[in-house]
Amino acid sequence: MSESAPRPTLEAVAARAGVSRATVSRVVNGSDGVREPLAERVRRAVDELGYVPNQAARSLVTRRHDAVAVIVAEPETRVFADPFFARQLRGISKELTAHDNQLVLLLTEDRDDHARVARYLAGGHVDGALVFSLHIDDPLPGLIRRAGLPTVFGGRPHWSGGEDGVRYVDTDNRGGARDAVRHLLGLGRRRIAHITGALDQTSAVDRLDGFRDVMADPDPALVEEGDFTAASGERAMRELLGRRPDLDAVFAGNDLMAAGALRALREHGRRVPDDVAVVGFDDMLPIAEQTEPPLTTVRQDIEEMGRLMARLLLRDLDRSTAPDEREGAGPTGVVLPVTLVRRNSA
Amino acid sequence: MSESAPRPTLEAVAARAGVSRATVSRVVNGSDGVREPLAERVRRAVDELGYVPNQAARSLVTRRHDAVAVIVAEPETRVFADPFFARQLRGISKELTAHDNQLVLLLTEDRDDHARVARYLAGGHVDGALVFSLHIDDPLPGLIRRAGLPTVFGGRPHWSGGEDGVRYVDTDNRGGARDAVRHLLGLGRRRIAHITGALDQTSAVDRLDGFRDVMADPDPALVEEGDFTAASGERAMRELLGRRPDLDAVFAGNDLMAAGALRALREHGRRVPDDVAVVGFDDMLPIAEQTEPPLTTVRQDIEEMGRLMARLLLRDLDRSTAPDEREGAGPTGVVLPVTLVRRNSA
DNA sequence: GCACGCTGCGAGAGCGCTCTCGCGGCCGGG
DNA sequence: CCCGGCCGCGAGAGCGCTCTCGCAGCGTGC
Repeated sequence: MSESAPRPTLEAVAARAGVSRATVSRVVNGSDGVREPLAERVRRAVDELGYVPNQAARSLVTRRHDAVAVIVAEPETRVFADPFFARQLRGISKELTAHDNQLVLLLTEDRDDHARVARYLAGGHVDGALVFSLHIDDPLPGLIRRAGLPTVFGGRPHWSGGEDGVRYVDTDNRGGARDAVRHLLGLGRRRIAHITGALDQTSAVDRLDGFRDVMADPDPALVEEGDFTAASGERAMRELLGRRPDLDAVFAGNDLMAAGALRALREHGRRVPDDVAVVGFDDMLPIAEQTEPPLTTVRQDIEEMGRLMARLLLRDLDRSTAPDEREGAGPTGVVLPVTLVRRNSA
Repeated sequence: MSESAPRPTLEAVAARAGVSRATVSRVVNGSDGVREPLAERVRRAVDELGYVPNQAARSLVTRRHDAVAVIVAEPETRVFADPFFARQLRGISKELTAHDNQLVLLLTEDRDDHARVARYLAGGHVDGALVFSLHIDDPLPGLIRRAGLPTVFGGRPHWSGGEDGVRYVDTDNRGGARDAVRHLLGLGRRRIAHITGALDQTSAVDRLDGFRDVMADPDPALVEEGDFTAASGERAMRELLGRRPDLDAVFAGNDLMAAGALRALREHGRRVPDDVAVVGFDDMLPIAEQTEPPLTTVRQDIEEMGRLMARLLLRDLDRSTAPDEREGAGPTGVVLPVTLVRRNSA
């Protein structure tokens, strides 16, 4: 291992190019005010020496870090059981690197971690935060807001009603649910059941609302709460079949629960989609394709969601540097469209 | 949004406690040489002011960042299609935060990204790197080694044969494959086929080797190459059934391919496990549980793998700070055990 | 031809921290 | 009782960068 040569400093580059530190800095940071022959000499010196700016030194004076934290509240085993997390991260990563920002990942597990995260954010290591926190009683959002960092949430937070301009990106859960149910109606189904997700998450609530929008006053016996897991879907389906053996369709709050429902239906000798049509939500691959039959489901562009979150945040960060165009501008919540994907289950 | 009060500096704390900066620094960093009454006064001042050290300033002088990069070579859609990635990250994250290190995530997509990553690592933002790069022609590992940063690889790299002491953590792919095949033999199966993963990845090669260890000179017609996707598993299974309709078992290189194989078997009217027993690899949830029938498979503790990678790296980082116990010590490659999980497919 | 402005560059301070060095006070030994 | 050693603390330099300021040097207008 080559004894790491001491990295060249601005000073060194300046000496080599025969100019002052200030001039090198100007060239490196692309600000104008350096005439061409000189600028070229500096550029040559830079890559002859393999100069790379020391970010720590730079941050020290600019108070910028070109880094944002991605905070995932992890009791959400949901986040970890499915591939969404990775896709979302990829979208975020793409957008961030396109703007030369780094991604610092913070996974929180329990209360201790919250203190740690709060400390970290207060420590001023990052310029902003992207936060995934789905449960209603999560203290994290509060902590983060207190840190005063620009923040964008993934998924509509519970208190988003207020006029306090909290930024978030969400998928059109309600609209997607409506599409799903309308599709079932279009197939001639009339006794349509719904298996909800965990109702302490806005996505589950919104999907239920969408279901109600279309079904207008549905039989309560046709709605059963699950928690987004396959096991809960199976259980809920059995429940529903017990209460309303005549049901002819079911809209599950996500694909995992739809897969569970499929098993319960099979167990009860119902054919899908002939006897009972099934629609899921998420288009979670490879699950949605691997079920028997493959799931008709509502697809959301999860990567785009990540990208958008990052974009929103970066815009805020820019603004806080730029003149004094503070606050106000721009949407506080963005809702992404969904599309119904038809396979064989409905 | 409260106009962020200028964060208190060491200086401020020193003033409040009526001591010098140096003393505060000593207390904050837990070095001894400060007597009790004074130390206590400093501690009080610290949390009265809510002082948090400025990491940039600290890094500037210590040349430490308490941050490590996690680099994921992403043409690996495999990494993104399955939940491993998240689990691994979680393991890494746990270990890192336990040692007060941050996790900087770098996802690379194409050649451009490589340059970016190389620049980033050279820029000295992180103290070390954890690298996931599975394909044989990936230029990333070379770039990273050139940056001279302590590095640990996830999965055995291709060139690990050399004595150059490259550190890695891998699962016991070969041993796991042997277990799987022996299990099938134990069930009385004799015409056992194998669907391999993409053979430019060491995990696939090692699993194939394990298969061969037990089968000693298997009929080449009983081995078919896949690429770790469900579609490839399905295709390979059809191929195998065409060549050897009498086969009575199949060991798939991962669960996704096993799921594909299951579909092909069903399509050909074979009952599982009665006619053909199937074993997968990974215990990838929820897939492995959701197939029909649920998969018997080889489980690896993926989170532990992440944790171990981080631990290995941190050890190296410590050493490079500590006296001059350089190089040499400690294992270069660690292989984690696997366990066979019996469900209904074999 | 002189004053004035503007533009290109250098000098220097300072960001918040760590760490070496040196000094004063206290103790023990002669 | 005096001196040497050690321990606890403060002074100050310096990490590598950015950015303000001021000073030349040039061009322009009267």
